Amino acid sequence: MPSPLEKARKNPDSNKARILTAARRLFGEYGFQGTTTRMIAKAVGIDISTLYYHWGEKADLYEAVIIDLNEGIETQFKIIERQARGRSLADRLGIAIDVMCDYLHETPEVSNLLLLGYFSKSKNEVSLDEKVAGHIANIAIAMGLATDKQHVTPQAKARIMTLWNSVLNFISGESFFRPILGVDKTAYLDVVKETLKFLLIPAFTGGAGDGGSTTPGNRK
Amino acid sequence: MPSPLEKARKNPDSNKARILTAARRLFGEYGFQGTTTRMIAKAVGIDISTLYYHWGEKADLYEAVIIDLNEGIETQFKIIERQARGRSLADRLGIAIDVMCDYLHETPEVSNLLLLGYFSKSKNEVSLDEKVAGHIANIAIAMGLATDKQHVTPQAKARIMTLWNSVLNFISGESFFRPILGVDKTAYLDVVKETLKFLLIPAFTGGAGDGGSTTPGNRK
DNA sequence: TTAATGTTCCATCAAATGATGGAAACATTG
DNA sequence: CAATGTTTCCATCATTTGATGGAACATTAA
Repeated sequence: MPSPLEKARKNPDSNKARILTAARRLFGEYGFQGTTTRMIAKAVGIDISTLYYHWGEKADLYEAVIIDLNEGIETQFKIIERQARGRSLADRLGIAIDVMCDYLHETPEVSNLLLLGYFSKSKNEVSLDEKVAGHIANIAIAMGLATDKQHVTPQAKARIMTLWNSVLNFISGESFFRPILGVDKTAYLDVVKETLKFLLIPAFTGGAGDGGSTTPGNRK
Repeated sequence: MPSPLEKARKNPDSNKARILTAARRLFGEYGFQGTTTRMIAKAVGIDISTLYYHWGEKADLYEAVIIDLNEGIETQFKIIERQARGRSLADRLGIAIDVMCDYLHETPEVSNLLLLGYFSKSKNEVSLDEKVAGHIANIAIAMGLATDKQHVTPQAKARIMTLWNSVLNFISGESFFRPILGVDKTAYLDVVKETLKFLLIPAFTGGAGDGGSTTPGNRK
């Protein structure tokens, strides 16, 4: 039997699906507390009562958003794994950085929601922990830092976390960081990718890395 | 003439100062929207009206918290600058990581508040941007990546941001990340410091770094 | 003491917010 | 068409939340 989420995705024009999309964007922008059910209903153009009819209470809708979001991330990891297989460590890291940056840059609410989940202690009980732990372990294996998902050292996990969080930070905080960097919108993603590669690849590969010259981009 | 903030700090037992302290902790924990004035008043043990008498509206209190917090950070940067002067780049980075990790670990609400300021678009107008831009430039200079505060390249800024954000992430997300790493509370800070040094020092120094063996800590 | 000033709390308000019941509109099926 | 199930909206509730006025109390200066 299809879950309510799958049903909603099957028909993206249905009100139920449009509520989920709007909720995702607004929760990502203003957080759980900062988003009201009325804001979501207004964004969709429906009565607030319709929202409650479809998704029940606010926390349930939020949970649906988180689950939906995690499935999207897992899809990206599968892409990374497929593309990275058989390549050198430096290449694998580069691929991981490129794919994740591009994906998250297209769907910025994903980064926001993840970071809010990490740092803001809300009272609701949406399980994000196990999922993230799995993601971290997946990257560690894809990067060749571990072979068994059950036996990844804290050091390897922490290193992957740093990479993962850095991507989230830059994507999610673009409106905050980009003016500080003083680059335009198109150059930002390039600077971010270049920076991550410059910082992280030497450490993992033990060499001097590419010196940040692989993605010249269009900085001013 | 002393600012209201200075007055409050002079007498830490006054209700005005105790409100500021509680507000700092609660805003850091639940964010601006997630914290109610009643929560703060209850934490201090006073009537909500007393809070409004001292600090005016909620946004004003929040602003006072942010200003107070930024001054604390600036103090830490002065400490780093003093300790780092004349040392090698690897040493300077190590000192910066150690000092910031220790400071932020003692005052975790600082990291939370900064990150929430970066990522959550609230409607209030508390100026965090210029301050952060200044912090970034300060570290860049202290690390020898730039000599003039006005002329720091986007690349240098981005690299410092990655370091700065990584520290904030690990400190602020401890309750989330530590279970994933599977280390105890005392080992966590060591793993974090070690990871940051392992990842970042090789890139900046162009060498292989210390291999993560400077702070053995007490991992299990 | 008296007046002025500063501080605290009680009672209360208006608006916002999460949530629901019920009627109407719509669609589907026999 | 009639019956049935689904979806939508209007009206409304109870609570929470930011904020204020006024009385009481404390402190200080004249």
